[in-house]
Amino acid sequence: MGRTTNGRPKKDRPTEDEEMGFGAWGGYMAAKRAKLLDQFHHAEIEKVSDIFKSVAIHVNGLTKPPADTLKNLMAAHGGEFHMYQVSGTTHIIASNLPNVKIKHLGSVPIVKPSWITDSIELGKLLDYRRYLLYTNQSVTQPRIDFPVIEKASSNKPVASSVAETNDLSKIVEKSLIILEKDVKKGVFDQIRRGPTKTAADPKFLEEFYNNSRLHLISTLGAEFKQLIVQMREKSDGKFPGREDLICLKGKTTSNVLSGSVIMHIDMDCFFVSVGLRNHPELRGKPVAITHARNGQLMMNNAHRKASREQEFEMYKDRLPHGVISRVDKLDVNSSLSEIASCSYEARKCGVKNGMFLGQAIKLCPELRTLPYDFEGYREVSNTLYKTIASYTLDIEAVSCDEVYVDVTNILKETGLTVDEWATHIRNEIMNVTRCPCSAGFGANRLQARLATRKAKPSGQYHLQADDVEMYMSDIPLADLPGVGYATLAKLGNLGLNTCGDVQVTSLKVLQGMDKRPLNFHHERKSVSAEVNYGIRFKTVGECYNFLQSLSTEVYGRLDDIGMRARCLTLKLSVRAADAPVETAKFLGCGICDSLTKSVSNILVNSAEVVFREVKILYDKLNPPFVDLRGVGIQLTKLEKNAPLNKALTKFLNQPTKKVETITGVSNKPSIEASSEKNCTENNVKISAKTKDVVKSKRGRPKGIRSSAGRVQKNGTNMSLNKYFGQNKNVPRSEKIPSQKAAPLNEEIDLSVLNELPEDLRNEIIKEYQLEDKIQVSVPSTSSDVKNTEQASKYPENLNLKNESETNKWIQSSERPSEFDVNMIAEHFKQLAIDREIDVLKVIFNFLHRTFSDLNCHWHNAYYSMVNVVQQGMVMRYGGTLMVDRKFGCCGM
DNA sequence: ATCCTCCCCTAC
DNA sequence: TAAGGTAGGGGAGGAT
Repeated sequence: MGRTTNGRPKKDRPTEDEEMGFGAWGGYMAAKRAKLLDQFHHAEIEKVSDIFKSVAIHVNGLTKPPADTLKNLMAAHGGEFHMYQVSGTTHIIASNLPNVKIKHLGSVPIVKPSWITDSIELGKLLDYRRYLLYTNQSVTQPRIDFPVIEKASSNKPVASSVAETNDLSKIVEKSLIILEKDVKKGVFDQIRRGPTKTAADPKFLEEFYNNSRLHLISTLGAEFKQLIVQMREKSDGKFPGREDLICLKGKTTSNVLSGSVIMHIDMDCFFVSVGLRNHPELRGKPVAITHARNGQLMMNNAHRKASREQEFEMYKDRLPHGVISRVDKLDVNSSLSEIASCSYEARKCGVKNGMFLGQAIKLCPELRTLPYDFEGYREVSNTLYKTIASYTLDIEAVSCDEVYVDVTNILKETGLTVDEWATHIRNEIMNVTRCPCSAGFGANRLQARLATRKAKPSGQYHLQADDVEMYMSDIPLADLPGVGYATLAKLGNLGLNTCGDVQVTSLKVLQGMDKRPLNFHHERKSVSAEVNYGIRFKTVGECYNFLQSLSTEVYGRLDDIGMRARCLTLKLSVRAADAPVETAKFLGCGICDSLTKSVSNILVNSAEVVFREVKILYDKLNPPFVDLRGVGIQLTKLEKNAPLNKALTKFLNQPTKKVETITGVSNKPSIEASSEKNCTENNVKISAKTKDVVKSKRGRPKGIRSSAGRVQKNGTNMSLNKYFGQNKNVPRSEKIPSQKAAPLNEEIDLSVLNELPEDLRNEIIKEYQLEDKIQVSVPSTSSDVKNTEQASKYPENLNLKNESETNKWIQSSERPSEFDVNMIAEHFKQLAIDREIDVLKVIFNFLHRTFSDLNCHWHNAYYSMVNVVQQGMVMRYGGTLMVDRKFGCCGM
């Protein structure tokens, strides 16, 4: 990926300000075609023209000629080839695109490949509109759909592509027909839609994420953390790189290591290094990666100027004391495009990552800018991780360009010294990525990290145990992880600047005694999506639409990692009262106040739930939507999704009963639960407020269902866990025995159903189509002697009730006695102790479905039974099962 | 004491 | 013009 097959850099970006002197190639054109054919089979693709100077294509799906050929053609004729569709992509090339794909492509024109070949044939750029691949572009709700890397197709001789169409009159004729059709359908309108998008535009999220460096950094980091976990899971314990190294070096006497050696690898000014791969002429020069090309703009609008100045002033006021403002050296015409990464030459002038381009240009007038290369960052990161993983999987992924590696075993096995190893791995990384990196070594991650600081750029350093204290004392506090600008300002105000200054006070951290081992197993604790750019709503409708898109986005991410959430937080950024309406930065968020509101004890297991809760929270916060500048949704209290099981899923996804969440129950079934009355039992307020007449699907008595059992607390629900005081100090993730439950894709043991009364069992089996799941174990209850006396020997007899006995209880028109309630409750409790979690859900659902009807004589008894079953679950799992308002029950 | 909610801060 | 995301740690302060 990222290179042509002949090893040449994948791009020659002929953008306006790069002055590559393409004009010199201008006159070659068609005469070079014969030569061109050969080029694809040889080492170098020579540029023969710049027909496609301002064109950047992305090939979607199979084309004729194939993507690979088109890529080479673009390289040869001065165009760009994008593996992904990005904002800079000017045309999508496709031969045959089903409608379902079209809707994801946005307003970029979709053009046939013959446009490329014909243009080359004729030696000039033809009007692409004649080559539009026409389709009815349906207007559908957008979703984030990151393009997938296309697999490079086989190397096909280019002859076929050039020969594809060469009859000019035919081309023109055909094109005119297409053109006419396109005009009729108003396709041009779509193509020409303005490039600027605010969050009111349904395509906004996709475009924003495709161009956001911070989003990329974040998602890449998370991806690599997950990748390490996966690789460790399926590892065969073999490391080809390490083995090669042993062969290479030969068995030497293993060096004696005292304790472990941690390596920290950090790519040098990552984005710049990736960019420089295709711009060797800029090596050694001050370079920065930004969206903007120019540091100074022409700001003609007086009002806008005034707004800018006002915001700059406010910005300075809001910073903590002692912090130098980022807008300090800016004038009203300065670009506020942020520098994602800058070269060491630029840093010498004082340019820093995150600085606005306007300010950077003032510090360093010769600063050259390069555009982002998001595919390149992915590619290099992948290669970096792949390279290290060939030696060890004791890797803690920090981010796309930074890793900690426990190299103790590598050094032991290979007998290499730290320095030899460092040289080897750095050379290899340089060779495969063409990007330099630095490596630091130490006894723990802090030491390794601080050693890297000395190693940079493009070097290596081993911080020896004896030198640690000396070394640390000179380290500026700013270099310590966790010390940012706010902390630094506070420390600075106290006159503390280096570790030496504070070594007396906080010996442990500052002497580098970081005892934490590397964390190879990363477990997510939250999932969020946040946008603080481009948020401008003119109507509430636009706002709600965006909240919905964001809900879908964030739920998609949750679903992707196979989790669900119990807590949701909505974060809104609202224009500060005295901040100008027009932000200094184009579509930026300006100076904002932040509002947060969260809800707990919900089950987030669909995008609809997210949006529903988001709406509720939004309405509670009720901000003026025109002043909204940022929106974020965060999901926390994550749990693993229950293992997929078709039968069980179906069972649990039963049609919604209008029963509100039951998250708390009384210890005693003494509530005379009228549907309107609120009762207090054991200091827990139990409300029965929602009522809804439900027609029982199973032919059970129709009745009013209530929300009795919900524990009210400040308007939110309190969980059973809290009520019962369980779950103390035990991480939630440790309590979920999801692996112990039914294994993935295997049928669950539903034999518990056999223990239910026959009529109910049959109904459940029928309703949930469990016929083929249940026949396995039929209990021999039929021959059981009905023995009421034995049954009455509670609690000795906790064994299965025989059917007719259970039937009698349920069908009895009389109020069940406390004795009976206790009996059946203990019965289920024992099941709870004996069974796996997914079976418990079935039990719970059964109880709920059967007994929660208000006019069921067992209604009150139900709560008692649920309570006892809960106790069983606590005994078995240390947690309880929640009953959700949508599903019967939903896990621990 | 310990939890929860609403922040703030930091890292990449 | 410009693409100011995201995960995790932790603290203040109120509720229990």
